[in-house]
Amino acid sequence: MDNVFEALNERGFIKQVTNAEQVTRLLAEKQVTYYVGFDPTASSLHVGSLVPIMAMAHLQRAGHKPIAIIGGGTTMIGDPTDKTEMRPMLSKEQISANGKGILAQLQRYLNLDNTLVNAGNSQTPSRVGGFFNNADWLLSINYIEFLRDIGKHFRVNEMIRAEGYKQRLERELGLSFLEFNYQLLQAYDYLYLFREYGCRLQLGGDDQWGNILAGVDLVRRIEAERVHAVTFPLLTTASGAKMGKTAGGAVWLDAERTSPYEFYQYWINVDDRDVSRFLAYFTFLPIDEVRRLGSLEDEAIREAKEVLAYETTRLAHGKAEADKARTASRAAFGGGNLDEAEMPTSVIAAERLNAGIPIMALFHEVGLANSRSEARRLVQQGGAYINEKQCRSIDMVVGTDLLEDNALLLRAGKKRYHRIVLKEN
RNA sequence: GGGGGUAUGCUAGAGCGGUCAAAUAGGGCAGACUGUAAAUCUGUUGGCUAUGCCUACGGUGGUUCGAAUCCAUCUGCCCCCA
Repeated sequence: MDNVFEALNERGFIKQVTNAEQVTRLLAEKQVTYYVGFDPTASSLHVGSLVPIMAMAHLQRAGHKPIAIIGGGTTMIGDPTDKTEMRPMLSKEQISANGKGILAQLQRYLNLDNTLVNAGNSQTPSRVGGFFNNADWLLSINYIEFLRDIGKHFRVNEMIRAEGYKQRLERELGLSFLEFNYQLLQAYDYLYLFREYGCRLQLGGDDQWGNILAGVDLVRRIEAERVHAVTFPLLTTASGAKMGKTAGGAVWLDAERTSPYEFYQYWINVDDRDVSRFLAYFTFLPIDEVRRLGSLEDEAIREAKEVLAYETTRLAHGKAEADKARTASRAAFGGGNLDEAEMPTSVIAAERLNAGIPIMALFHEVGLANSRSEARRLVQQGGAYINEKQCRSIDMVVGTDLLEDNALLLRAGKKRYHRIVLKEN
């Protein structure tokens, strides 16, 4: 097997490791079962989850066996290290529905079976991974047993020294007992997966370091076995923003929430300074190619961005969609003809247009403005276009006289398009 | 259980009883400049049938000609004591 750990490190995936040498050796010697936890609060993952996903994919390609966990059980508690957002309580049904959506997305990157897989031994050659909801084993836990078997291995002194808890204790926020237990449950996950599936490596965001280590310790104490932890650097964009957020909210992997074209555009529009890092993280291009593209400067960097956008879109949505998105993007910004098929389109009844629609209403209706007032501002400030002609009059009424090929092309600002076609009846 | 504090727009955070749709910063949007980048500059940023009207400053009820601003009460959060 290749030296995956080295490869991951070279691509920037590694922030902390329990023991780099041992992990390198472990991954070189035999097939390793490893796991990553995902948050089941939404039915789709967003680009922020792409770091762990790509890391998992690299490992699987190198012959190792992934397990993805959704934290249906742990979500019911709420991770105190993520104190910015209150997590909503989700029903079991909701969580498993979300799990299905997440699984479908993971399967684009990983070979995962949704039933498990070679229970209990990592010796089998199968590389097919597993996908579980930790609620399956956490919900049935008996409190007294848990305290006695698991709880006794945790020293409160140590726990409150951990950064995540420490901050909460020092700040005014306080920490509920419920949250204080989060770490135990996550540690128990690791123990469970070690016992059942021989899992020996857990990966996660760097904010999870403490929680993952708790699991490593627990396995050592109870099973007297050495298992490992690897964390990824927390990704922010060069401008300091959280990865994957745009004006419209998160960039989702689900094509329903974020169209392949928007997805593609997200990557095209990344900050110059992020390009080479992102190529290493989010594509499978050989590292030499990543370096070559990353070294491009000024205008030439657009080539690198195009590769980044194309590759990421291809991974998330497939080649056909990526091709379409690239064509559409080139057309929209390269001066060529716009590809109508790629644009958000709505249908409008012919008689409505005959009667005339106020421009503000039109922009609002198709979603290029969130309200009529916003549409009004857009027009007043010169950001509204119909068929590439700027419209600055808020009194303008759009009628059939503006039709071109029986359609209207609306544009808001530089990048947002919407096409309207007429429906005769 | 006792005492104290706080609650404002997307976020942070000002706000004398009238001139408050609410300072300021960040964010967002639009324009200029560009490379579909960054930085910079400018405008804008509750809604609407729009020189006016409606809805908003945790909930409810008061005082007042008039309340985001005062009082009561409820709720949430925080701090101190137990």
